[in-house]
Amino acid sequence: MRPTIKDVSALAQVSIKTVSRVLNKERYVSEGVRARVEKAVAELSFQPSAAARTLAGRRSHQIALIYDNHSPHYIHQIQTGVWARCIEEGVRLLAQPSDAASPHLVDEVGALIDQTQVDGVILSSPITDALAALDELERRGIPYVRISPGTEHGRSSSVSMDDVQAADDMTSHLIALGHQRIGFIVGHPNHTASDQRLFGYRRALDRANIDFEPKYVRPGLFDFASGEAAADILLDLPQPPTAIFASNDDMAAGVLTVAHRRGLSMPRDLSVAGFDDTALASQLWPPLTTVRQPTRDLAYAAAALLFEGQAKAVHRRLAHELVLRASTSAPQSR
Amino acid sequence: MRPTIKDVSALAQVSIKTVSRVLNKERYVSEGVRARVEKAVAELSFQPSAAARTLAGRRSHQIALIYDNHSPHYIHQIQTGVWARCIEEGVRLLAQPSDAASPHLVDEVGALIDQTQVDGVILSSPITDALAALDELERRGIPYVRISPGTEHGRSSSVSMDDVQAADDMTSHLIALGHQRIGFIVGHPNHTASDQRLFGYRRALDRANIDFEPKYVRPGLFDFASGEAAADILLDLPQPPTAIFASNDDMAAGVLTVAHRRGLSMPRDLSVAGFDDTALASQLWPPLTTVRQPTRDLAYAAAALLFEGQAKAVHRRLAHELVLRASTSAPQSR
DNA sequence: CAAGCCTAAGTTAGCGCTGTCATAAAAAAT
DNA sequence: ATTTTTTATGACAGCGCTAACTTAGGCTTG
Repeated sequence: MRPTIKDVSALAQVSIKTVSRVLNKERYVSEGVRARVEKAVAELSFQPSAAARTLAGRRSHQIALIYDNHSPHYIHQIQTGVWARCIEEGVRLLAQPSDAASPHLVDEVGALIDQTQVDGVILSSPITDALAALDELERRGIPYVRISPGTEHGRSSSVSMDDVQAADDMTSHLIALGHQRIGFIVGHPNHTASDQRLFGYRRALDRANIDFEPKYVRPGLFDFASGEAAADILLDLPQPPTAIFASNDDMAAGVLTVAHRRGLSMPRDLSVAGFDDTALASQLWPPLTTVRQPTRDLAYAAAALLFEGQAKAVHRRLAHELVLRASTSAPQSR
Repeated sequence: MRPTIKDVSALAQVSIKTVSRVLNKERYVSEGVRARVEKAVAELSFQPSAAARTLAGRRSHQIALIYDNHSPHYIHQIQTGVWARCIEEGVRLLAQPSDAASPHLVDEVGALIDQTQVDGVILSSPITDALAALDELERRGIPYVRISPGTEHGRSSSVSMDDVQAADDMTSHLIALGHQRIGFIVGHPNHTASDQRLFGYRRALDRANIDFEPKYVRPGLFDFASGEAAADILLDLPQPPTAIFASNDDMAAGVLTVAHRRGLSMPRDLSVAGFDDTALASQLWPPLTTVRQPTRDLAYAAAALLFEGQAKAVHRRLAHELVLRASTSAPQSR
């Protein structure tokens, strides 16, 4: 049989309450007793039952991560970051894939909370902007932190990067290389980061006194196929762009594929830039110039914020980084 | 306050035990009473406390997925597949990243079991072959299913694909195209699939009466960089291979990059084949000929097997599929 | 038609912890 | 020297369920 707190208390010759105190790092335990208890715990390799703790106490030592994202790489980074902070805290992580657009989202969140009694929740984009889900969390008084929320920033603690500035930086980089006709592929309309990146692109053009041409902007869905489709249209223009900036790496991969198919040589005939710096970016040919989004660190910071348990909303902004690789250069011809 | 089983029993005018029976789909509940209870559950939107169920019963309605894999895509597929089956079963999934090589693995597994009382465990490769962890699971009588185990197949239920046959198929495909000098990049030595793929490659060569040349076989680690390194060595040979078969897509991407860098045109100057059919495969240039590993389905089947609760070890083998894309063709020159 | 069996419920203990309250000794404040 | 506060510990109820047992009526069987 697995040992219980009773076995520990018997071995250490203290009451079960004292063992509980040591386990929960409560005050008012003398050094000697603490050492005795810890020794007994180690000797029996005792592990407290999560179920009993949850049932008896007001903490469950579990938090949930709710996400809906199509990029395995992004999710993986998020999970890894949150997980790392949870380990430090001795807290279990429940990963809950969801569908931001589903009408059942609220019910799912409610069921998750009721069943598992999680101590807090981390939401990653675009679930961050499912307002009904936020309402539900607040109704139940569950603390939560959002990663890269798009709306109602004041509503909760959050971590984010500056999408506007990042897109501005990348666009400015292309302009500095000498590009004047710069195509842009917008991200998925569900993600508010999409708007922000578009805005950053426009802001950079504006500052450089380059006219904004709507024909150089195409919609996308953050996936490879939509990148291909957009690239085909952009490259069919009478005056095609000399550079294309896609709002994420997957779409940029689509652009590269279309360009290869047309026999273009990158970056000579076309510069291509992405966003995110996923694993893909460095594995494409040519390796992709992109924006490194500090996804893992954002996730870690989000978990840290959750454990800090600030009463009022706190926002942390992490720095992005331009990653210059071989897919961009000065435009060749006129 | 969230409703408890007591509230439901009061509303439905039955004892709490009867509610419990309905919840757990036990026998000996009349239709009328069952309907009354279900109505009360819906009305209160009652969700049973996982903690209380775990503490009181011998089931926790949770299973764990333990993995250690560097490919986000692979993990994502695995998680998605297992998750899908868990939803159907009304069981929660705990995802536990681990390190197959860590000496603490056994302790981590033990702690996981003791703390959470999971009803079963799914192990994905290469944790499948951490024998100490298997010992620990067996010692505690926790049912487990392995996804693509490499060793001791009789020891537990498992799901897998035929790595040998798949590698044989791909190699045969290259031979059929006319290739005689076929390079091979082995996978990570921790993964037994690596051996099997190598064996399939040799078997196909052997059947075609092509001499096995050790110089055409290079070690790899399943990552992009090791693919690059191996490709550089293979292409520097006096008689370089006309095709390279990498044991996974990431390494194949490395091969493509090296080939691009050397100014080769694929597939004319070099055919490249991968393994896994990750998202990457179709996003590279040229799109990669590869083996589709039914990862998601394997994971789903693994969870299904776990819930079946067979006493003796059952093995399910799922079919792979050759995905022919533009990275392979007949060799150009002699 | 009595003995046994199945069905459909209910009663109660207790799973392994934490929260609350009680208690007592030591330290600090009067 | 006495009161008050702080520190250190224990006793015990109870969190919300399920397991095991109990009860009682209807049905089968020899």
